[in-house]
Amino acid sequence: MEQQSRLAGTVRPGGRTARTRAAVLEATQDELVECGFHGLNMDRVAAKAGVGKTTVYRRWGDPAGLVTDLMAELAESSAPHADTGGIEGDLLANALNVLGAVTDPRLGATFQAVIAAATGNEAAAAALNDFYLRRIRAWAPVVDRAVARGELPEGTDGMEVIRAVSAPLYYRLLVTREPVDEKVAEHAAARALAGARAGAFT
Amino acid sequence: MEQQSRLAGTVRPGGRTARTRAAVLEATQDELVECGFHGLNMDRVAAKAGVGKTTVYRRWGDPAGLVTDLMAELAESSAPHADTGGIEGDLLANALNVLGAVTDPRLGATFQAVIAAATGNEAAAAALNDFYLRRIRAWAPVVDRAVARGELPEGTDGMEVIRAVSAPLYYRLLVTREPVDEKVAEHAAARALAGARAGAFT
DNA sequence: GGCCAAACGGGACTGCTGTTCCATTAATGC
DNA sequence: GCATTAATGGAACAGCAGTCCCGTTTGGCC
Repeated sequence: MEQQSRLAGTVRPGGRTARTRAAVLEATQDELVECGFHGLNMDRVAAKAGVGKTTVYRRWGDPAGLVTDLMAELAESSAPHADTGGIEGDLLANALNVLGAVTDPRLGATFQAVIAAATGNEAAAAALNDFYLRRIRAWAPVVDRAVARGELPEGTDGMEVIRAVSAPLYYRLLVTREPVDEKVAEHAAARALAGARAGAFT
Repeated sequence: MEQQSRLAGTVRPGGRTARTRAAVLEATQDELVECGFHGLNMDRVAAKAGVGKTTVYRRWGDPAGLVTDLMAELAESSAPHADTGGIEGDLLANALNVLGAVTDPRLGATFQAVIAAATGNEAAAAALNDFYLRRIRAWAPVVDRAVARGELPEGTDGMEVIRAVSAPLYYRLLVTREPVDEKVAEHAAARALAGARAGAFT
C-alpha cells in the first residue's frame, strides 16, 4: 500500500513520466481546492489528469502519497527572504508571507491537506518537516543581520524568532480555527520582535 | 451522510443510549491511539464497543462525527487554571498543562484526530473552536490577576497572552513536526511573558 | 406494571476503492 | 534508426465501507 512517491528513484525521469507527474500533481491541487484532503479521490485525480488510474495508484499509492509529493514539489520552489533594511519590516514581511500562503486558495488547501495527511503518515510528516525547516532556515538570516546591526541582543536564535512569527498564525488556522488576517500577522511579528528585543530568544 | 452527533437532541438520553455512547466513545479513543484518525474504522469501533455497526453509522455518521463528539465530551470536563501566585509560574503551569495534554497518548491522539478531521468538516472545526475558546477563557484570568497585581502593563489582553503560550507548542506538533518537550514549553511561557511585559499584548 | 415509540441489532445488499493482469506506448542507449 | 524495457492504460476482479430493511429490545410515561 505504502510506496515511494518521489520521482527521484525512477529510471526514466524525462518525457512522459515527467509530464504525467506534472499533470497528476496539478489535478491533485485542483481536487484539494474543491474537496479538501478527506474528499481527495484517486480515480477523479487520474481522470482529471488524463492518465490511467493504475498509474496513479502505482506511483503514489494513496491520497497521502499525492499530497506528500506535492509538498516536496513546493519545497523546491521556495521564495527567498525579504530585506527591508530593518528587522521590524523583515519580520512583518515574513508574517505577511505566511499569511499570503495560507490565505491563497491553492496553497492554503495544499498546506491543510498535508497537515491532515501527516497525522498518521510518516512520509507526509517528513515532507512537512523538511519544507518548514527549509523555510525557517531561509528566513533566519534576517535575524542574524539584525543582530549584526545591533538591533537585537547578541546570541538571539534566528530560527526561533522566525518560528515565533509563524506559530500564532498556524495556531489560529489549525487549532482554534479563528480567522487569520493582516492584524493577526502584524501582531505576530510585533510580539516576536518584542520578545527578541527583551532577550527572550537568546 | 452528515448528521448531528451530539446526544443533546435525543429523546431518550438515559439508560441504554448513554451506555452506548460511553462505550462507543471509549472504543473510539482506543482505536485512535492504535490506528490514528485515518485508520479509524467504524466497524471495528462498533465491535470493540459491543454495539451494532448500524447504531454507530446512524448516530455518528462517519469517523469525523465520532471524534467531534469525543471533543465535545472533553470540552465539558476542562480542568481549572492554576494559581501559583505569580504570572511567571501561572504561564509556565499553562504551558506544562498543554504539554501534558498533547503528550498523553489518549489525549494527544484525540487532539490530533480532531485537528485532522476539522480540515474539511465544519462540525469538527466548530467543536475544536469551542473547546479551545473555553480553554483560553478559563486561563485568561491568570493574566488579568497579574495586571491587577501590577506585574503586567494595564490593558494587557489576557486571551492573547494565553494563545501566545500555546501557539509554539502546537506549531511544532502539527506544522514543523519537531519534538515538543519541557524545554519548548518553558521557552513558550518565558517568551509570551517577555512580550507581555514589553507591552506587546496591550 | 403496562403501553408505545425510540433506539438498537443482525444480516443482506450495493457501489466504490484499490488490485491484478497483460497488452501497448515511448524513453533511453547504442 | 533500432532494440530494449520502463512506464503506462484498460478492463476485469475482489473486498470492504456504508446503506437498507425489519424484527427486537428497552427507556419514558401514565
